[in-house]
Amino acid sequence: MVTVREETRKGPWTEQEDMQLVCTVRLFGERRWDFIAKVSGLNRTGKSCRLRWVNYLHPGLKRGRMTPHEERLILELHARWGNRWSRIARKLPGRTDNEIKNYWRTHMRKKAQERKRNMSPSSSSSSVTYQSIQPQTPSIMGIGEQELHGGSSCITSILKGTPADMDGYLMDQIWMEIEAPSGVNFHDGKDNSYSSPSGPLLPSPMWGYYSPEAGWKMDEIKMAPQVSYSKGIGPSY
DNA sequence: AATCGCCTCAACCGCTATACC
DNA sequence: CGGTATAGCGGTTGAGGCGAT
Repeated sequence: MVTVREETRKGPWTEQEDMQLVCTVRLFGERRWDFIAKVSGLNRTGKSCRLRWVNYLHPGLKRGRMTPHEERLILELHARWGNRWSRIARKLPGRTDNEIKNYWRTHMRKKAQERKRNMSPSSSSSSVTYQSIQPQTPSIMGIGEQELHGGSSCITSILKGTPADMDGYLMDQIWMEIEAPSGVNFHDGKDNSYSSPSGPLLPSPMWGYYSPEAGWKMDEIKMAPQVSYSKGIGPSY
């Protein structure tokens, strides 16, 4: 017997995959990622699905450049906590640990290069430097933990965010489509980090792709992956 | 116009922590 | 209480974009 075993997909996600994942997460919630991976029909590992969701598909994610406010916050929190990215991310609503980690990496590389170039201490020209906040971080270091937890004006101002901060992003469109009529709160609310702008359920357009008849049944969690997604379409986005 | 090098960011990997049985 | 499954975290890598030469 020759079982054609499909290999688990790796690499960049396609738009279709995103939609599949979003739908499945909407249905089953943000847990049991292995299960979600299976049920969604995605040829991905649960881990991969989770990562994609957390870093990219989660509603409420901010996209675009870090604001100066966020930059400062990251610097200060990093000075305080070190590489506890997820912890830092919790203080920056809409930002992921991955994003912050990446930001820090490039930021620090830049700083290191700068420092190499001009070893003289008098030449700290940039507006925000690591050193500048480390010794006496008055702005946030003085803030109580609770304030950091969401009460701080710093945080709230970030939360308010300027719309300009966010790029018109593909996911916005997806979420627009997904925007559900009912206000069912899908989010379990245990995490205060994200206040989802959309508390969506399944979008009608999505059901075009995902009607149970089309591919799979809810009650028997057996996937028929032959939903008519064309395989190998590689939407460039 | 072509090439090179740098930067950014999405995604993977391995390990640890936590939950569940 | 121990074993197993699952989730989460931090480090690392690689592809693509973009500006400089």
